Amino acid sequence: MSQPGQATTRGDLVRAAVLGLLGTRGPSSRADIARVLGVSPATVTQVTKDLMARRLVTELESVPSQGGRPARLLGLVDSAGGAIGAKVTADHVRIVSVGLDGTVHASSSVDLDATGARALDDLDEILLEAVRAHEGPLLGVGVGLPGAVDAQASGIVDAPTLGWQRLPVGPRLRQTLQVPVLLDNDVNTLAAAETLYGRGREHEDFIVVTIGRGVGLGIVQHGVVSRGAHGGAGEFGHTPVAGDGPLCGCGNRGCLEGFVGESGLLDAARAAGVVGPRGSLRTLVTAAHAGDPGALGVYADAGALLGRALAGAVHLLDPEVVVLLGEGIDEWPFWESSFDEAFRRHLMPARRGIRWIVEPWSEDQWAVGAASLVLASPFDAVSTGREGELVRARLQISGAP
Amino acid sequence: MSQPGQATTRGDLVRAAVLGLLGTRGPSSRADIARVLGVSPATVTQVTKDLMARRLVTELESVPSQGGRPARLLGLVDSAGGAIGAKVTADHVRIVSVGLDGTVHASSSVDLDATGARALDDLDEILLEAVRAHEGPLLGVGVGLPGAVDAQASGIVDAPTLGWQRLPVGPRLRQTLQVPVLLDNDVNTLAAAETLYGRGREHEDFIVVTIGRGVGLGIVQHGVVSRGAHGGAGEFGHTPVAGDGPLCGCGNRGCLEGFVGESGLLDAARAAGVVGPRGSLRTLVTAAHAGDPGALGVYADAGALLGRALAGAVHLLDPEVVVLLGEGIDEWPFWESSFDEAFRRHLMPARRGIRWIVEPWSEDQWAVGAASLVLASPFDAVSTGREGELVRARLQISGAP
DNA sequence: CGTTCTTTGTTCGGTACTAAATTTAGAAGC
DNA sequence: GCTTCTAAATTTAGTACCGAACAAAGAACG
Repeated sequence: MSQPGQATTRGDLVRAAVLGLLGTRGPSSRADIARVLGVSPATVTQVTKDLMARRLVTELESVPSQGGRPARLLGLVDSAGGAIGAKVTADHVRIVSVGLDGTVHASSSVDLDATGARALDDLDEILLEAVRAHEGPLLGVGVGLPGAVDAQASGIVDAPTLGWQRLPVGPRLRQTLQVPVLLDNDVNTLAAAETLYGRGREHEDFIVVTIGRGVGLGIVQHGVVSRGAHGGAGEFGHTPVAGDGPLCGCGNRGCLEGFVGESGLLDAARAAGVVGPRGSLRTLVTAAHAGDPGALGVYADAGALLGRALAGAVHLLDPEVVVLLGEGIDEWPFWESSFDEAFRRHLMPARRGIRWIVEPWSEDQWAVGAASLVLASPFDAVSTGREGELVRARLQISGAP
Repeated sequence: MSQPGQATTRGDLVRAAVLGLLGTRGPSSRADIARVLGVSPATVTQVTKDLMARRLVTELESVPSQGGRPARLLGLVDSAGGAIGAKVTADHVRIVSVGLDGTVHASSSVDLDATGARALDDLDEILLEAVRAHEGPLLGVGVGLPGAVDAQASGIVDAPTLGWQRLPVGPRLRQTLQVPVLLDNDVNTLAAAETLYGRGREHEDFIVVTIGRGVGLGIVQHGVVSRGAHGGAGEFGHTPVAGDGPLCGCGNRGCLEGFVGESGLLDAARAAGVVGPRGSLRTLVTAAHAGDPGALGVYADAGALLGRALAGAVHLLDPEVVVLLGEGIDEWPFWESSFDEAFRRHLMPARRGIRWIVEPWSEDQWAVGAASLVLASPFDAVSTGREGELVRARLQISGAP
């Protein structure tokens, strides 16, 4: 049962939301803020008055106006805070330090044997170092992981590929770092980033599909990342697409990932003779670029399979758009035509008009996504829970009452 | 962007929620109400005091207690309101009149050619008659339809099987009936009913799967029915499960529904020689009951296919449980073993423990589901919008300030 | 049989919001 | 160059909620 509109969950939601909005959306007028946040103009006046008194916000120039009193833009005084984002993979951690507006101030990568026994200790240490190195006010740390996280504000992690089972990553990190720590599945962090800085600014309901080592999917409904009962939603890669097939990491056969994930592509390339028995994915990529028909066929088959499976996901979830991302997206031109053909063909007529969008990919994106867990918390009191409160509290330090 | 906790959306959410809770959950103590609704005990005291002054609620007996002050139960004075639920199919409308506690007071079925040109006029008339026949205070009318509804509080309907395209059913009905009208896809209404009276009382995240003419799926996340961008979420029946297959109603081939929906079963039965070229589904059912291996094989194949596809849905949505329902559920024993085998086999290990539950089916259930859109509106200020406000306002009529 | 414990329910002061009316400030019409 | 229109911001009075401290009412224990 949902909770009715409560007055105070401690920490003043609107105040934090205004700061978060000014950070992520840039300077805005009071009236804009009221509209976007869905609060009354009166409240915005009150809150901004207070924030200006505390020197967290200033009034900028007026904008022209189109037939009424000109709007006066408000902006953050300076970087009122930053966040650290970390993406954990099997062999390293990628760390970025970002400002409220999502700009990356620092970026690094540290080796980590995430499958080892000391993995959690090492991660602890690495992140502690990052927190120490961070300059300026730190709102919190966001962590993206290749597994299921019970809740962002908790952080008990199941990650079969790392051999992690109910590992209390969140509690451990909080204890060491002494700042708010939010965790989520890596694909969900990309979805969170997308709601803040990407398609979420135009769409309330969409899905994010990642192509890379595996295939992932993040669900955004009503502007909020949908995580399922145990944080395990979006396991698109293990959609059964065939009764049989290559053995998947999950132990089953016939998973989508077994055909269109990195290893699936490689298997297909070997079977087609495009790549030798010890060849790597790079060989396949260069062959495709060279126009090798076998290589192109591998991608075409994968694209068709992905398109068919994705049609099923679209039927289930009814998103407005599909956003495609991930390390593997550079090779998208090879997937595209067969994907689109299969996708459309298997969609019901009413959905056939749905758009898919390929977003450019950069190395840092996973980690930026993780950081956006922190930066999104002013807007998401539900899933960020107590840690979100702490982040919001940190947004408002400095300045007298 | 979500709205932070607002104070008043007109209509006093908690007051309506308390009444709704006492209706659906039965007599409860103030402390219980506070816990279930997630509001403070102080608020419950205030609100119930007011409701008792208005003679909408009375104090009942005290209950024993287990080690503290005994709880004093509160109950509705009498049926503070009822709702009408209607399920529209291609050839008839099923209508029920239910009390706040979900008990069916009246039930009827009226012929309707929903595919005809006068369909909306006829529906209008039929429901107006039902509203007139309703005794006691009427909170509103809920309508379940075999198609996509843009929003419960709006009601623009796309229903390809009825030939309806962007038909303004909601606006029309509101104009004629002059009571709040909420509409949704029929499977979603079942999911709504389940959150109120069924599994939703124990689980926050689950999915509802219907088996009958087609195959439907309703998604409940965080206690709320998830509808997608255009109200079209849950089109599980059109999941592509094969590259080719029988032509589906949606115009594609290879849809799940084409294999496990009524017509799919019939096709398979004909192909297996269990049923003659002009035979009906009933023949298949009786053959299965008689132990005919061919008939059992038809169901076994369907079960395996459903299990595989449902594993994919579970991977995507991560529900706590799966609830199985629908007209076709009577034959479930024939599906069961092959379904469960395929379902488990295609689930990733972490999900393999998920339970599925078959619920008994009755003729009225669709219509009761529709009515529960109205009865759930005290708990769901978001998706019921303005119509929900009207329902809540109607819950509180009578009695001076 | 008093003391302590546990849970229920109330009182009270405070706060974060709202709606409605008002003021402010420019664009547009004539 | 006055009015009229439109949209932004503020003021004002009010309200729906919360937290914390407290009172009530029985169970459990010596």
